[in-house]
Amino acid sequence: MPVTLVEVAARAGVSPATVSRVLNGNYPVAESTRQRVEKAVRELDYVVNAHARALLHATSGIVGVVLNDASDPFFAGIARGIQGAAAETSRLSVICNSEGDAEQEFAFLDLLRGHRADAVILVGAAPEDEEYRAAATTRAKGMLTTGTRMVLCGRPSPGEDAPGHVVEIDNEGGSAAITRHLVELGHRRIAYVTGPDGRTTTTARLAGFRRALADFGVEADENLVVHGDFSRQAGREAVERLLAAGRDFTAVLAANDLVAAGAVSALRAAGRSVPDDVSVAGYDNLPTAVDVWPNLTTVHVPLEEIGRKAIELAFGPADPQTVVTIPTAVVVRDSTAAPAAG
Amino acid sequence: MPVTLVEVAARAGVSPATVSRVLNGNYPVAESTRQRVEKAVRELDYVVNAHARALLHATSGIVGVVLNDASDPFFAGIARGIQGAAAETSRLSVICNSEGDAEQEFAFLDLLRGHRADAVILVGAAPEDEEYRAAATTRAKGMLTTGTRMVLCGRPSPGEDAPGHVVEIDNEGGSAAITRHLVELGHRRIAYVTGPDGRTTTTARLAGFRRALADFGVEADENLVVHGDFSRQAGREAVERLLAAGRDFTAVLAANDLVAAGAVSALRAAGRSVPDDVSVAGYDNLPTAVDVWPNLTTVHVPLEEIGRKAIELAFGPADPQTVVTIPTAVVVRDSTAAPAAG
DNA sequence: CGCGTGATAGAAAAGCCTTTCTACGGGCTC
DNA sequence: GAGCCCGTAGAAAGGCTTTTCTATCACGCG
Repeated sequence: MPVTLVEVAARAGVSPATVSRVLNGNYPVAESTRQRVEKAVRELDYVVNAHARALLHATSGIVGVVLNDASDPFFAGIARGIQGAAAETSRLSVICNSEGDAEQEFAFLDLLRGHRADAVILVGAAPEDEEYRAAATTRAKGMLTTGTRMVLCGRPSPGEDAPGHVVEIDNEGGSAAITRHLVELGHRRIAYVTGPDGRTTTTARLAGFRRALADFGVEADENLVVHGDFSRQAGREAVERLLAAGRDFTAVLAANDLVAAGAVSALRAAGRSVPDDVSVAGYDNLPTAVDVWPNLTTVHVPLEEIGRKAIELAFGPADPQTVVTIPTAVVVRDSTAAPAAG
Repeated sequence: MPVTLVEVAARAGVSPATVSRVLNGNYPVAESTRQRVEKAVRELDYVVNAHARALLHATSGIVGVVLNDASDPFFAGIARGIQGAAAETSRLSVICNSEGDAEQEFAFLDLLRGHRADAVILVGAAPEDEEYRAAATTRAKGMLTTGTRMVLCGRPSPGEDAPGHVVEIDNEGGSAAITRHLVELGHRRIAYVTGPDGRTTTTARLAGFRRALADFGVEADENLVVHGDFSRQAGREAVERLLAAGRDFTAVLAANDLVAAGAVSALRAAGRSVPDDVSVAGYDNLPTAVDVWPNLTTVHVPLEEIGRKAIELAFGPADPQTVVTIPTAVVVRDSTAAPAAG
């Protein structure tokens, strides 16, 4: 049913080869012939079959982006950067939601490999267990044999032997910096609401928090570390639990801005004023950070830039195994202040 | 370089046909043969070439989603629904950001057609000019000849003659309902901050606003209608302009929740309390609506459900031209109240 | 004992485009 | 006027998998 190149050729009264050459413009074709062919293409509303083309070229013009959840603004920001940069190399980006499930992630990886994706970009924190590491390394090697470039974005390389470039976010540094900000304001009892357990990002951010406290000689109270995930809901519940347990704290540091937003609403519901009674700080500087009142002090992460960088690494000169670390910066807004006296 | 089916066949000591049959499981193969083949597949880490397969089937297992901006929570929500539902039919969703540019949108459409996408889902408001309508109709017809199903989501059909299903959002009804809510609270001077000009969604929501006012016999003051786009920035600036011009209003109705969030922050910056001095209402019930303080009164739009519905229409029994209208519902929260006396 | 039958496997064609190789005219040079 | 080269176009192969059609083998039955 779909129109083929052969039909176009017949209509234009030329050979298939000529039509192909007009379409690709990589071979001289007489002006009059060209026009006849172009007319036939228009009249039949013909588009080349990308599969037949890819079959010859072993390339598809597709960039796969595998992430946890495209509706999460963190991923959305990075994906946006990737799409923009990929489009500039006239490639089509495919976004795949793995829902944080390793099984699904691998399924997508195989699917993309089957489609001979030019590159696959894995975005976001990875599970930390050994089994996942091994499986990921195998997959990464497989990608190479299909000529698919791999870039890891916001997660460390699964291992020395795994091929692929890496765009890392300075999570530990940023987390340490914002902790420092709180300590310098005078906070000593700081609650920390983590991201999901066993994820690289969670671990790094928590480590930065602990390191900064240690640097100042502040003792970390493990009762003030509450585990959650990267959602508003988690932020709300974590703070509710802290309050219910009667914990004493003057600041809450959240795994990201969504969690911070949840924390703010829980504090408000409990009649605590932010930042007068309790300071709250987030991470990522998501658009939401300025919707929350008071506007969130947070750590800026240049999401789109990270995405662009990933594409740059994927299609740039192929030095094997480049690792780029994206710096972060504390953004002070209205949700943090010196603790109330006493 | 990539492993082919023929190589797998050679290694397993069988014919290519047999390998294909093991892989697809659609033809009896002796158990011992199957095992040999599976071993070879594992050892060579083989994945079928999706292009060669698609070349035969004239189908690709891909669903194209074309939208303005995947990082906008409105689109993200719908895309999420689409992805989930598409995955259940084991199809891969491709998200394409058109950035609201018709040129790019058409480029993606052609690209997807070239890839023999099983379906293409166009999400979000469309330009209202005749030229666009005509071009869109042509494209839609072309899709049919390639066997690609078309679904329009959150936009009306470009015309009677254009094929494809439609999932419409009851924008006018929702807008009228929330306007009614404000009028019933006692508001008479209501400012309206629109979405981008010349877009179907903008027009419909504005029409609902006007209709509801007319129903109550409230005269609409055109000075209170300010044009913007669907961003926080637009909401902020619109309200700043209204205030600077010394306009008198007791409520602001925004084209969506992001705009409403911007409006709230502009009002707060100007020392007006929400909802005591001015009520604010949004649209879409985005996650952000409950981050804003006070939590936004808004119109709930079931985004994921819309996405799922789109897939259902695309791959369900192919009645031509189904139109489904998704109802909306007012959600009253804390950003609206009766106007101050006097 | 020959042949039909069922189970399994192979051969070959098809699907659509690109690209190399070949062919054909015509103008130019000597 | 003969031989060449250039510009242009066609023929045909190649790329990878699926699927139809055919072949083989073992077995059982008449």
